[in-house]
Amino acid sequence: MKLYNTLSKQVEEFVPNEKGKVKMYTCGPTVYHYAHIGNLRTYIFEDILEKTLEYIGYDVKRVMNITDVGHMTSDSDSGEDKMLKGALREHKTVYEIADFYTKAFMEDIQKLNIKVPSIVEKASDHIDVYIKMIETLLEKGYAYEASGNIYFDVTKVPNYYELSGKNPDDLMVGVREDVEEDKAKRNPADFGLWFTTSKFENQVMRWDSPWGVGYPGWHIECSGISYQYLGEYLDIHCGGVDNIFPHHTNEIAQSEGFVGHKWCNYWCHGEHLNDSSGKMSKSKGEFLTLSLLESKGYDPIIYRLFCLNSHYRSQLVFRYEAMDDTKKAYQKLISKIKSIRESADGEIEYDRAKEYQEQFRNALENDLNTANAITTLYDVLKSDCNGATKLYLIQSFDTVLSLNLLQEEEVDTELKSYIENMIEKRNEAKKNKDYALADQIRNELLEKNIELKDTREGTLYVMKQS
RNA sequence: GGGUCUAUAGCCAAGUGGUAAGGCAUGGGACUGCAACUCCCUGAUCGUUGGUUCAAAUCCGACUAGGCCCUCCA
Repeated sequence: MKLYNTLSKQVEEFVPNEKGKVKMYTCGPTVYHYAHIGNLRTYIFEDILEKTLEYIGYDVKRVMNITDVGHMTSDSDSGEDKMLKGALREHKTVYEIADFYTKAFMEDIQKLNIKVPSIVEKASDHIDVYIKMIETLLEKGYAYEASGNIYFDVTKVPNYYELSGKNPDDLMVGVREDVEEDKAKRNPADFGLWFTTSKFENQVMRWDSPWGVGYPGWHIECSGISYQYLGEYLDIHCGGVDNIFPHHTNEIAQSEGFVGHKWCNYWCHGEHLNDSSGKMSKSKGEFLTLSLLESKGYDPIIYRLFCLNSHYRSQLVFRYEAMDDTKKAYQKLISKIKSIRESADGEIEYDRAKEYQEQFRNALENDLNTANAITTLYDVLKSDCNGATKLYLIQSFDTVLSLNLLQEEEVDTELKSYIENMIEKRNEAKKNKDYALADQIRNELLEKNIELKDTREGTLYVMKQS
């Protein structure tokens, strides 16, 4: 398995710490608002990564956090908490906001056939872990207290800028003028580990700590949850590219300071989804949600296919025309598969199948080349393998692609017998050359989104997507 | 200002030195009572420009255009 590692900026051969097992951490959502489809692109990428690792035989333990506290609108010591902001906006409590958007997020990822990680944990449930880590960081001299808050001193970590590839002298200063830095900080880049209520009186979620009542910084939560469930050695850490700096940079600083050795070997980042005007982002205001796509007639799976058609490390521009193309391509694909299924025959030819499985696997093992994996799927459909072999391969590929390629339509028996009855009537009419009646029946069914297909094996029907 | 990435047919897109995958669309054909579905056929020398090489879309340089990061963001 080859993976691009942000740490080395190269495609590397993946070697886990423990043979056959992968410990994987993926940054979860901050549940202050709906996820937009760009956010979801990253989760699709992570899902493909996890399923690919499983496909090639690894035992994957994956953890994801839900950020429900401590995520500031600024990474500095000032700024508002995102959860609080969401709560104020909607006149709800932060707990209600967190619950509501956590559920919404879970619904979104289920619609996209993204496997829910085996461990999903809320940031607010692990305060004791953060406190323990911060205490250790203070003892070891990585952290210090200033004006009531606890900060991490970035100068204590020689390779602090390794992941981001930045040079501290070149960082642009004063980009955001509304941010007031805490003058008590030793270095401008130092980040907060624990904030006390001295500055944020209105913070609802707060806990007692050795440094006073307050709440944790954003970065410590991922370090804490990862440590709690995956231990001192992590194989893969994922997230969106925007997390490289400062979030993941800070995680490395904290975690390695805490455990005292190298922590995570592979850092994998998904590129952004852009729209024609540039990056899609919540702070810009208007953004696309999965529900919006659904309301416009695009099944979430079509969005998944759209993402899989390009590489996760390429920026992708969202356009409705592209979605239309994908929708058509998907319908054709499903239609082809259905006709194969109707006429599936023979025994599975395992040695023929093997050649395609290898091609599929090679594509994915090459830094998740999903576009080529999908090409393999088309190659299978076009091949001269028998139906049983094709279905076997499609089923196998779909354990990774998760495009509902073989999903049976749920048609209740009453509707089914009605349709079959109509088909029979139409065939009768056709036999009698009463084409007017035949067309009338066809149109009647079409109005109910039932499309007829005349094939050599007889007349089939498909429930059309709205 | 610093960093970084990208530039392939009408559109999306793969390609990691040996004469350009795949999908959508287009056009033609087979099938059909007509149609849909399905099947077959159909197109690009790879932003511009130098260089390295027997050989480059693939490596190096310059230029042009654009994205992203440096500030909360997937």
